[in-house]
Amino acid sequence: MSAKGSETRERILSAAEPLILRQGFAGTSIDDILKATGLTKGAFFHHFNGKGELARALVERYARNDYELFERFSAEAEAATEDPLAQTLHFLTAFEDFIERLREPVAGCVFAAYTYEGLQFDPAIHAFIAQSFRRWSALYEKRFEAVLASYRPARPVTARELADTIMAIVEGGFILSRSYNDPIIVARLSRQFRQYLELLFVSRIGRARSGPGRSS
Amino acid sequence: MSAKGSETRERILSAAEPLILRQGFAGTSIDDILKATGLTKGAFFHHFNGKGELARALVERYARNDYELFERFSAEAEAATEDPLAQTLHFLTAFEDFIERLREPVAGCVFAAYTYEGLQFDPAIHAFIAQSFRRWSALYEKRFEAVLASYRPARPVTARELADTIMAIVEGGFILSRSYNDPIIVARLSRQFRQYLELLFVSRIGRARSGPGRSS
DNA sequence: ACCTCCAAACCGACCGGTCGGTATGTTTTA
DNA sequence: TAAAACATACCGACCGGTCGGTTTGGAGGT
Repeated sequence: MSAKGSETRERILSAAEPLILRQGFAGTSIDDILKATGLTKGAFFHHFNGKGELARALVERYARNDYELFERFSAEAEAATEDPLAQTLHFLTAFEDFIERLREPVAGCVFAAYTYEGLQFDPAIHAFIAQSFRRWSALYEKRFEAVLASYRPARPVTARELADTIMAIVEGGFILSRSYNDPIIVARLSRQFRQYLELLFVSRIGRARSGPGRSS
Repeated sequence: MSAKGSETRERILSAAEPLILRQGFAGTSIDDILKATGLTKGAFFHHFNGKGELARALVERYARNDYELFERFSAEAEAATEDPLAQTLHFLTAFEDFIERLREPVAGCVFAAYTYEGLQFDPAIHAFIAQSFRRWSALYEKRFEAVLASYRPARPVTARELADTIMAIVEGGFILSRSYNDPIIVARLSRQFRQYLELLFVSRIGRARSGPGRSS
């Protein structure tokens, strides 16, 4: 595939994502996507075997981009402090800043869109999404495990539960954001989760080094 | 409309809801729904002007049922205790029990499904959904306002923020539930929110009467 | 530097099937 | 017996996908 070829492929994908996020996958025809790119059927079926492969490519692209974003916030947090709790709080504020800076009218998660359209996709795609969710969740979980190793929670809680909670808050936040047409509600919800963490982890275990910096 | 007529209408609706929750609205054809009921086109278009009206009827039905459920849990909570915080915690545990007792393989929220299919619906439907979300949220909000009137939160928080948070947790929980095929994850997430409330509201304002009963 | 040539990239007309919707007829119920 | 309730055949539009053809771009030969 030449440079121009893969550029066209990317053009199709980046035109398809917002359309599907707004109209659903079944509600978005191939012609809709092509109209948005100025291309035609020939180009589409040269780069994709069919609509199903487009679905697969889209979800993989989304997973890749999201993972990179996660790693960026993670690196930023690790550069800022050594304390695992402070790192996690820093991570969340970085995420909140990102959401607030987004000027897109409505955000959304491709995984969630697919999850609610269900059966019409290849089971392999659903497996990939579930795996992506778990992988994403595992990144959070790792953070919370580090926190739990240094702090005694005020209530019994597992790293897994905390990871699932922030994931649900973000996914549910997108739904509310879309329905309310409120672009920054996800950031406000993340702030609630941060408060939960702050209330949960107030006492350190063993020899203290440096507590977490108070976040705004 | 006769008794049999409205029964048929209801049969169509209750057959359509799970299908749409599994395949999406655009991904579910009228024939799919009719095949599930044993009826034919004639019956469908006798009771609905078109697919759009089915969408409207479905979302209204869902809103009605959800509201009733909410009121049921609410009455149960108010019968159990007078303390606003204890009532709210009781409400949440009742909701958790409900989720855990559900034996449906996949749960889901019609509002969320519509929200991710977006543009293909009448704007009036989206307005109705947003209004339903807000009305639902207002019920939570009223509870939290009562709590805030009796308890001083450990961190600054508004009733609105708490209402949005539990709504997001439930909506996001459904997405995770579907993707993971885990029917009770929503209950576990609700429990996290309960813990947040317990940590947030530890000190009463003014003369104490009776603290909230510790929930399991 | 220029031509050759071929594969990748892309076009656009077309096909079969499906979907939402209609028209008309038949049965059931009050 | 009339209206409500439902069945059935059918239509036009659209959608995913195919196919033969044209353009483009770059590697290789001279």
